Amino acid sequence: MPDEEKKPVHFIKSIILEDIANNKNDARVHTRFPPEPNGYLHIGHAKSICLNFGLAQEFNGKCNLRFDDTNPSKEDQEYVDSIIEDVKWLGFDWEDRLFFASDYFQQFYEYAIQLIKAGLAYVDSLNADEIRQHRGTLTEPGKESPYRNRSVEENLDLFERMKNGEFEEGAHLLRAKIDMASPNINMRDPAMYRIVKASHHRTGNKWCIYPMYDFAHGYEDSIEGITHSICTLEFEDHRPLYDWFIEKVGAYHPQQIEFARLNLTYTVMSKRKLKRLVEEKFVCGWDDPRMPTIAGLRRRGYTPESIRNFCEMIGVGKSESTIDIAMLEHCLREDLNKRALRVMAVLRPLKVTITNYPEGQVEMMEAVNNPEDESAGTRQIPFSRVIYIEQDDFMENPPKNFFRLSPGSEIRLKHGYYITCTSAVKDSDGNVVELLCTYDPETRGGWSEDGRKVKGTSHWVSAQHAIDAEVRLYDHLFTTPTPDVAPEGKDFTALLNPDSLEVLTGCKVEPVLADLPVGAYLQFLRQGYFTKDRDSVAGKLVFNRTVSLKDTWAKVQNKG
RNA sequence: AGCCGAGUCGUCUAAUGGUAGGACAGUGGAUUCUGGUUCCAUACGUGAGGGUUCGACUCCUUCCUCGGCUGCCA
Repeated sequence: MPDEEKKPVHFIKSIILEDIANNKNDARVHTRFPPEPNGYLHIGHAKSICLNFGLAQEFNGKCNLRFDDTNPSKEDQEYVDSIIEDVKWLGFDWEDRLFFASDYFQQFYEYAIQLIKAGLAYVDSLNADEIRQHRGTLTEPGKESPYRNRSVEENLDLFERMKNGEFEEGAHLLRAKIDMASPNINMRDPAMYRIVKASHHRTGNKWCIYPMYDFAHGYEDSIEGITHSICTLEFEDHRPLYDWFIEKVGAYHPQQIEFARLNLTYTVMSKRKLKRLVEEKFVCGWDDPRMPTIAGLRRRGYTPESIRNFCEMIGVGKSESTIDIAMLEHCLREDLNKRALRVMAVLRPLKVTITNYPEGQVEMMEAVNNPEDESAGTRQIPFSRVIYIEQDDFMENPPKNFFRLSPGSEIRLKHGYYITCTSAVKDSDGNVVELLCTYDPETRGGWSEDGRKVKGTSHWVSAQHAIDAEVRLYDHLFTTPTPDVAPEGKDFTALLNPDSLEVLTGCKVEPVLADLPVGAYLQFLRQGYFTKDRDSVAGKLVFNRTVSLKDTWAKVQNKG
């Protein structure tokens, strides 16, 4: 495919290319996406998903979906279900390779026995506090546990009894016997198994001991025949351990490769923080359209293609970076521009009466569904004597570069007629509540034979045909591009944008919107991309603003 | 402080000893029945010093800055 050639060669791809050239692993490429089911997936995970599944696709390999479910106290089936839905929605397929680390618990147990027998693991009976004190610090070596040299027999016996549930949580711990003086703290006799008496979402109460990430993860990869185990930078310090556990049991050895996780401006990406936003009701749930979760982006109206393109565009590297969210929004608009149905919706209605238009007359006007896609066809829109236009589209005393309606000026109603404002009707407070206009019958369809130019074009909705709707305008969740750096003594929630959601009611939309499905990709002409929210009911439609259109007029005004 | 890692336009990312390029954001303009799209133009960068070389983003060296690591989380 010529498309393929344009894809950038990042450092992970170079490694794979070289491995293939050397016929390493028989030139196989097998990756995996290994989420822990303890939260919803976010756009950062999307980067990893696109990387892992994308690499497999590109090199004719495979990619597994594997749940790293080694900690029953934090994990839940709800998360498993949401993760499966999200990866699928993003457009990736793991075929029959849906795996769970918990399926390998027996194998892990046997590896642990093997390490004990080889004198490479021991049961420690220090408590958590004592272990911390023995660990040393970043600059000082640790001290060996007094239990470090228990006999193999004693270790075997104790470990067996740990497994059988004879001890309370925290009473004992199986540790690897490596080096308490290692400059890499991860190598100072790391924990392999801890006692946890919680019910696991898949294995129930079968196990009382659960393996730690460092001990289990390499084996998970090894068992599945993974060739390239791709993870984020913070595991770099753990790679010696990853290698150690695999080598000491003589198992097949995948290669761990670390890359920089995604950070985005104006949002947070840590699961812990996202969870807090949900649990403390700063947002309406994991799929709140302001959340950077896949579920939130989906509900917001993002397309999977736009997210995939974004992940391709940002590249893969090893340096910590924060991507401007404008780049994500660019990918979004680029995709939506090609596919969104153009419709007219008046968010802040201003009544317009066309005084010379016959009372009671209704004309059907033809509207293009998508100027970027001829195959999208056209539809009919009702036009009548009383319509609504946007309040912003009228100014009584306009500045010189205002192209829209003002007393005496003429504009085009998109797909309608040219109209000229003759007067503005005001209420007792002086607010403009209605416009009186005349139309030119010779401009039907929004075009004049005489070549006369009008600068402005407004969208509109026929008053008697309009449907009421609620429109939710979303903005960045945080007021600062870097909400991860909270001001002194303050929590990141202090940085939340109080205007991240503005709810507009009494909006007037085209009749066609009643029949469209939830999730439809729309452009409200001249305003932005929107999608129908699942909160819509027959009498009240609800739309989410996915992203606004670029607005050079707003820019001009702001410079004002 | 110890270990590991990373420093290229405002933000991402290419160039691996031979013209520092692309994207987003910015600016100016053209086109347009969306102040959208599209098109054209334009400004902006190799953390610092020293060394090797005809030639250094690239190699060597000293320094500086930033990030990660002291869970029985992943």
